Amino acid sequence: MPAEDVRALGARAERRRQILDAAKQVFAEAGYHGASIHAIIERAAIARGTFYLYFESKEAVFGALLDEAMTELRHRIVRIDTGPGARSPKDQLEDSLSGLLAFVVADRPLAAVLLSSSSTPDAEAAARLAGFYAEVRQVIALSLETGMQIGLIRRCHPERTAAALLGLVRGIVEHCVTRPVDQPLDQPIADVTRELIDLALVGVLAR
Amino acid sequence: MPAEDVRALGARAERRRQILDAAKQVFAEAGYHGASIHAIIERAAIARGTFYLYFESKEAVFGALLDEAMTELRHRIVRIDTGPGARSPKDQLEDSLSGLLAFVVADRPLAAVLLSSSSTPDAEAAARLAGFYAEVRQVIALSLETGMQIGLIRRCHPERTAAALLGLVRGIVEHCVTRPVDQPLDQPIADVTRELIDLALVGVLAR
Amino acid sequence: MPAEDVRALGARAERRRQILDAAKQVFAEAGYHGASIHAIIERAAIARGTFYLYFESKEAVFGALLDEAMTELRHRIVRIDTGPGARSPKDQLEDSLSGLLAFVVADRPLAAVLLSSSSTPDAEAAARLAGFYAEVRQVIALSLETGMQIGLIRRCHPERTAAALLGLVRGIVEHCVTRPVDQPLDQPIADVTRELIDLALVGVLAR
Amino acid sequence: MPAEDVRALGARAERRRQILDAAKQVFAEAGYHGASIHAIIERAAIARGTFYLYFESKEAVFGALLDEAMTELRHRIVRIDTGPGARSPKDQLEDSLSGLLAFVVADRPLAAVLLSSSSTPDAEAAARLAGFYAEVRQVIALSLETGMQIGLIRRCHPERTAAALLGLVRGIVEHCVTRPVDQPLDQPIADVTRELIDLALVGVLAR
DNA sequence: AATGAATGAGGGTTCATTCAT
DNA sequence: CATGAATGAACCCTCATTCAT
Repeated sequence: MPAEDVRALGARAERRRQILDAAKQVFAEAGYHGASIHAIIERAAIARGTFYLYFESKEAVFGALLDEAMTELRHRIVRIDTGPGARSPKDQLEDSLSGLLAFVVADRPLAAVLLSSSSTPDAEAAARLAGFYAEVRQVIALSLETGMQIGLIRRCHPERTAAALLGLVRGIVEHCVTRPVDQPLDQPIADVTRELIDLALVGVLAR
Repeated sequence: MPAEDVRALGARAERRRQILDAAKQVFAEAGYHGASIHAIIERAAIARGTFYLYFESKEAVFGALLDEAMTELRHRIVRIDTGPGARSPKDQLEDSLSGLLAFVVADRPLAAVLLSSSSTPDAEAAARLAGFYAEVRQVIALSLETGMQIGLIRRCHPERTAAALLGLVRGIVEHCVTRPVDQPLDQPIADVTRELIDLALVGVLAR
Repeated sequence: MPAEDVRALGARAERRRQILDAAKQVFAEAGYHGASIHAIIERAAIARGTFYLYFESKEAVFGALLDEAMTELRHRIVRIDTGPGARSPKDQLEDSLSGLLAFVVADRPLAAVLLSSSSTPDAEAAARLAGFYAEVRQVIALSLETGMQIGLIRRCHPERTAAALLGLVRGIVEHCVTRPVDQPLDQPIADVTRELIDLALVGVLAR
Repeated sequence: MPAEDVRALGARAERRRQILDAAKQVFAEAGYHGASIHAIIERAAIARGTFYLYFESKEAVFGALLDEAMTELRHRIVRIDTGPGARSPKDQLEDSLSGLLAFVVADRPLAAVLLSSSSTPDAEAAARLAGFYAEVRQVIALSLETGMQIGLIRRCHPERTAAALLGLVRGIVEHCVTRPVDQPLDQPIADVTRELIDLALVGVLAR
């Protein structure tokens, strides 16, 4: 009875989702340590035991949340195509980054979790998040090196510059996300992205 | 007996220092939640009760640490003098930022504490740190606006750009600070600063 | 439809058996408290709810297991026939005990469960096991009294001696049962029985 | 100030004693698994945290209890001196065993804990108790071998016989200890010991 | 001022049992 | 009958804080 299986699987997946969503909100509000299982199950409106039917531990939910987010983000990080006939690198970058920002900013709790990097949750989760950011920095650094080779990018310390650019993006995300709920972004995310890219590319100096 | 008072006060201040230093290290190593009073008093080589003679609570030490750091940082944030006869804004910025970076990077524990922003410690401390960063952003935003008025800075959303630039600096600091102890920075902090400023000012594009 | 009833009953009894066997192994391996319903249903390859269709509770299975074992043991405890023309009491004892030991030692899980007496499972089961041992002691004590009356047995405190003799048997059983699986008994159980009886009857002194 | 140290040590030791005593009673009544920290601290009339100031874990108290008992018991297990001019082995054995029995029987909770052997508490504690009994069996087995060599003891399987004799003693202890509180032993422990030894030495047969 | 033993609320986790399907 | 997801009481343990000395 495949129908039944599908339904059963669906039910399980649904519950899992429900818990993940509750956990994401709680982690976003209280941080990893501040988040209590009590708060999570309360928000998910389930019993204590039910939680452990779906996740091995508090750390496990956090990890699952991270994995999910990281998978989504990875899909949205597209390497720039510098081959002949490709669109301008800037345009490509703009598209890629725009989608990424839109995704992150649209999910405030997720953004909060992702920005909580240095909060040092229990070892493994921290390592996972750190690893993700290292990966991102790597991609950026590589792109910078490529850009330098083809004369597109100024000479710079690729890793340090990557760290700086990542920080820059995080700064923007934080700015977009940490504003009162009633005061939405005054500009479409595409504009924010364009500005962000301009800033990164040409700096703040006039002309 | 003023002499005695002074001595007593001195002794008291010394003890306080001793605890603050121990706490800074522990917070840096373990994060706010991971830091235990036990670890702090052990490193400070004092008794449990003594701790509470000098600080009301764990949150209070964290707050004190933050205040101290923020005071130091405020002193090093100098508004750019755009008056006639002043040195070039870039040079001024470079000096100011260079000192600031040197100060932060030299005190890893302090940097770790400052970067732990979103780790959401107990409400009040988080708010204080957030407030500090808001203040810094404010300074940057104001500078940007001034720069825009005098045509030095391109047109941009001042607050958002300030957020981005602050993130950029944090990214650099994080990069400088989170490297293995045995692998020191490969360049003097002044060079790092220059690069950082170049990046912020003229972006990554060649030419 | 009696046929159906019988079949149903048979099926039910079979399921019950299946659960009992699984439970016996788990109790033997992990002790009463260490045994989890999860382990039992896993070994029995049934669903959680099914377990409770056959047994009221964890304690109930344990009780059933005990009852079963005790019934078996009772059948093998034969009162010595001291009537005229009966075989020698020693020979009778040897036969009876030999069968009993063989039965217990052959079923390690059962032995483990029986020896777990003082593990104090939930009140009632403990009481039941204690009751069984009391019953056995009673039989032994009675035999001793009879033996004393007919001059076969030395004067002694019958109950205490019975307790001692029971302990002796348990010591042997434990010894036979708690050896590595790969190292089987080096002697047939009949020999062990004979030695045990010799020991009980004539003690350890030479001659 | 040694006096202070001594006093402090004394206070600490006293508390430890208090907890150990409470734990012993609880373990005796409820078994290892049935014993809850709650029950222990309730009986000791201390707070939860205090318990963990003196013992690392539930298993640790159990271990301490066992170690204490085993140390006491080891002191009372005296190897028989078979040298020339020594008292009769039987008399020596009687003295040794008498002291041992008196000690164990006088401390019912302790006896209960010691007899809970097979209750399989968490691995390590179980192993420790098992190890102790193995040690005792070893001593008995060795004595038997010695006795066999000097012709005092009948030919027998030393280890199995040791297991049987240990069981015998445990049977007696259990009998002495598991009687209603209001019905004390009807005979002095010395008499019980003598009978036990007689039984072990010459068996139950008349003559 | 300094101590450190004592406290107990609160944390994460387990597991025997129930019940809607 | 059979299922297994859901339950929640109970467990062991930690740690910020207090207070008698």
